Amino acid sequence: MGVMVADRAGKDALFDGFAEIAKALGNGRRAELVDVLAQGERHVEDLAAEIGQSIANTSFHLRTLATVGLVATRRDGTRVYYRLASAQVAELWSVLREVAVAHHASIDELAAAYLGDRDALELVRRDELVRRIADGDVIVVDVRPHLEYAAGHIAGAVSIPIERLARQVRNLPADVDVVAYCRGPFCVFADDAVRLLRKRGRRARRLEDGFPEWRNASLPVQTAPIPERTS
Amino acid sequence: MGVMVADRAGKDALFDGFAEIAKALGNGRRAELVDVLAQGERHVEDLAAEIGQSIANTSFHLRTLATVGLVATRRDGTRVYYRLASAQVAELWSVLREVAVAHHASIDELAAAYLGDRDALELVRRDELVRRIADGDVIVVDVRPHLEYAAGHIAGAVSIPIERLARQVRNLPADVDVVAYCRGPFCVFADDAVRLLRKRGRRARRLEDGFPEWRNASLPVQTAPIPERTS
DNA sequence: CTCCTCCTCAAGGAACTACTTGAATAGTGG
DNA sequence: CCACTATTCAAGTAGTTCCTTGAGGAGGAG
Repeated sequence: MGVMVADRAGKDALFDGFAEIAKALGNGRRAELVDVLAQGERHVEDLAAEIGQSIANTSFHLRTLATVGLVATRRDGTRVYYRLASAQVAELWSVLREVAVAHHASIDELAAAYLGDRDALELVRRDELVRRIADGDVIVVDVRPHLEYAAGHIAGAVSIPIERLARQVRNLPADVDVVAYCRGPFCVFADDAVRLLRKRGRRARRLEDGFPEWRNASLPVQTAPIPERTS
Repeated sequence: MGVMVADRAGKDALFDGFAEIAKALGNGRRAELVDVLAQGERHVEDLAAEIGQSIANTSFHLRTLATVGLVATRRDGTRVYYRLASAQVAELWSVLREVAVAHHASIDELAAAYLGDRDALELVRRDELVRRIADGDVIVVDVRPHLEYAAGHIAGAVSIPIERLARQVRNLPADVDVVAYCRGPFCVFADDAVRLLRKRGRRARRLEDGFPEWRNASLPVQTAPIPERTS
């Protein structure tokens, strides 16, 4: 110890350790897994379907994430449920995406190709939505799969999974603004919802990001399941 | 567009794009480069020496970082200077380290092996240091290489690069607390400084992290070079 | 212009990564 | 205890990454 020649091997090993975390996120399929897990815990089979990979491969990717501590597991009966190790991991994922949007030239094109033209979708910022919920002049619709809604959602939101939205539009009051949200800024569900609602003549916009960002900002959430609006 | 089957290829491509950013940080040498560049811009030869790699290899790693937009360049005469693309990148690096510390089991050992026993080093938190600087009852010492100090430092800090500290201890007033800082929470300079100062009977502690975190927290910095304390 | 310095690019080999298929394991429910 | 289900492990292959060496630019000084 003390003031001496730099300990190259030790420094390299430490930074290799940091790099392992980045490497774990350095695969598109694992990134998708983290994105889904930010909504709440899921079992392997379910996750495999979500990312469109084989179960064995998905299990392998989950192990990679678990080895560096980004995810944790819990067994329930025959199933193994994976979850993010902490909200900090969701925060890391969020910052990573922001940097990608700000600096990585090709993200714009890729996002445009996947999400379609977003110019018409007018984003609602979190603070604006907080205010409008307080004023009570807006309906907040969670268009994620119902299980994700049940695991946690924006306080006061109703659950209408995107695939049921077309059938349930008529149950929404016609003269109130609708704000749709889903998993995050790069999730298509809310985009699709806004387009559909507008086609039906409703005033609809989407939240700028999704539930994980809302929760990480310490804004009010509900975790007790609320009965889904049925027709 | 609209409510239809998920566009798997498009989604995969987008998330591969995000993963590229992580992949760029997913190498220990590139992580070291980002850590150094968070202090300010540097030219290639200098960076190669800093990370202990060949110039060609360093140039290659820098190109990798530049391709995904994490770093930017500027030419001055025959030299090419690299810098982080923005403060957001330093923020990403910082969050990544925090997650590593919180969740990656082996970081503790690696950090202990590299940094030595830190228990005795009593950390000073940023907010405490802000208060004590305002009270004027502390000397803040920047122990990084002088060029990094010149590129930006905590407002009011004096520059005593670690390799000169032993010779300059006598010039520090004896009855005032000293707080040392350097590049970040995993930089050895400040640790070494505190150990040295204590051996000489001074009251010394280290700042919890380093200059990049101070600047990113929007705390007061100086960028105009201040004459170095000489003996 | 010519030389020099600093940096980047290209080729090549060792080591690693991603995904597939098929076998093994752990825990449950009867 | 047996059969079953969900998950993990193992082996194999195609593709990628890291680092080295040496050649090829770009810009400035003389």
